[in-house]
Amino acid sequence: MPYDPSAFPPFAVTVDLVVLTVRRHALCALAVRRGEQPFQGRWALPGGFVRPDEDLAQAAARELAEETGLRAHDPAAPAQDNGAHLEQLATYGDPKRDPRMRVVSVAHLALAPDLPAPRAGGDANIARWAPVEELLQQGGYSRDGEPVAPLAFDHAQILADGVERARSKIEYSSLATAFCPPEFTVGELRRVYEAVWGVALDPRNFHRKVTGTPGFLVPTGGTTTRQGGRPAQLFRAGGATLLNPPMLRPEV
Amino acid sequence: MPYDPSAFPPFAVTVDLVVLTVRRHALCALAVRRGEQPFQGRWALPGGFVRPDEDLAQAAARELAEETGLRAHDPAAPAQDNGAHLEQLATYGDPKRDPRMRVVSVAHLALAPDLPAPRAGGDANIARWAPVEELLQQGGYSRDGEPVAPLAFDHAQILADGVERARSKIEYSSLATAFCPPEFTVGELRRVYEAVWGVALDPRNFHRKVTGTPGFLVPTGGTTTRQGGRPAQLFRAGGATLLNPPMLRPEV
DNA sequence: GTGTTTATCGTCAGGGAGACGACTATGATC
DNA sequence: GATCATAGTCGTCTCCCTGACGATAAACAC
Repeated sequence: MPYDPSAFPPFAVTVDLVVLTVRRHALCALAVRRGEQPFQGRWALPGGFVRPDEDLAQAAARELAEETGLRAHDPAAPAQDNGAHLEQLATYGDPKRDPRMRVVSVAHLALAPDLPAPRAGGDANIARWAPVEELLQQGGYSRDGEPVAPLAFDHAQILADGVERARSKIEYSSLATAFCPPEFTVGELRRVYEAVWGVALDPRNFHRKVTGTPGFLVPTGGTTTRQGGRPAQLFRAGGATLLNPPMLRPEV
Repeated sequence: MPYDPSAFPPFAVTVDLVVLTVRRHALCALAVRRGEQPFQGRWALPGGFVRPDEDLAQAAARELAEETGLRAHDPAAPAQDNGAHLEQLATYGDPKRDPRMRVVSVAHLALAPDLPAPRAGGDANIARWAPVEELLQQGGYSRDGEPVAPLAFDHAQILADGVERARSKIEYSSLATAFCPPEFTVGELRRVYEAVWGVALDPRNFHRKVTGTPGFLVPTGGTTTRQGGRPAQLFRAGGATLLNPPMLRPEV
């Protein structure tokens, strides 16, 4: 084996972010327009190099803050502090994924409540929320009739993996509350599930399930009519993070 | 922000392997003894540097072959080809996780049927299968009464994450069959679940569940008495990879 | 007031899981 | 060879959860 294990090839290590939110009943992801080669002018996921003294989670939290202003939710902190949920997704290291050099990207998944338009911060000049459906369709046309170019690098794969992670994880965890503001109604939570899964759920059975699961929802006492109709109770996310038995995703 | 994004700090990138198997009713992991500093003489997970022209999955498969002789199971190939299941687990990049230099390790999880004693190949002079329970206890004593040193680097964390992944994944997938030989009985599969979860399962309910799930098990027509008792039907793993509804892990 | 929208409570039938009884087919032991 | 221990396999019963869906409640728009 003519390989010297004492030497090691240098890699660049980056973090890329799949930042998901629910806007107008659609699952949306944060996309930035690339200002330089390669893939100049194409949409990409936000991300950047990991700094020499930084942990991977720190780098991801820093990028998230630069792009959205969101603080990352500390996994050690028990209660919702209005920060976004942030977790490692997967790592992508195909030797040809970046034509310039050997880059290994540690993708992270962030879930955030509906936010105002993203602020243009850091190196990214243009950023926007785009429906994932639109970002993932290859070479089609968007709802506005504009031609859609696929995402830069292997970001379509990363985004697809992130969406799949979110879709499966809200089944058996209380993670869907990360898409909601600190106080929310059962109906708002249901619309999150419907947007993420792309299905319609029965409001009565959903209500029974989430209110009947101990520790999932905590009533705050308040009510709201911001969705119209009869006033709905407001809840906060409870301490339970695992849903057992899970919420069942309807077939097909 | 006094940081130049056009420069990038070089990292070493490695793959580490959590190779799990079931031996004598216990969940075991492959451990190698370190021959050099740091952590000389301590047990560690097998692993090594990613080569310049290698994908991460390729590097993991190469390391797995070097340590165990196992071919990795190609995720694209439909049928069991007696290769081990191999999947990416998570990436660990704390700046201080290796005292020598900045190393980012992409951990992979491999599941293998019970194998003969590991062959000493590649750089690792000594390798062994050790019960994960023993590898994970901090500074205690093994069943033989010998003092146990914790695993090198952050490998205890990686191993714990890999075990947790395996424990949760056999709930909703047919992955437990990766611990079995190509043909196996329902009882052998049940003992896999019992070893991985560390619980006792009702043989009758387990039999009903796995034989009643379409596509999970395919009878081969043969029988065996290698476990003693009444001859048992032999099965191969069916095409179904997702178990719906999942196998329920008993509480506590 | 009437209609519309959303929230919430109830009812009912069907399926799956846990608990466990019963029977079967081997090898081991006396 | 009779008996026993061991494993495998089939059934039954009850409970709980789910999906389907009726009914009522409380707001707003006209």
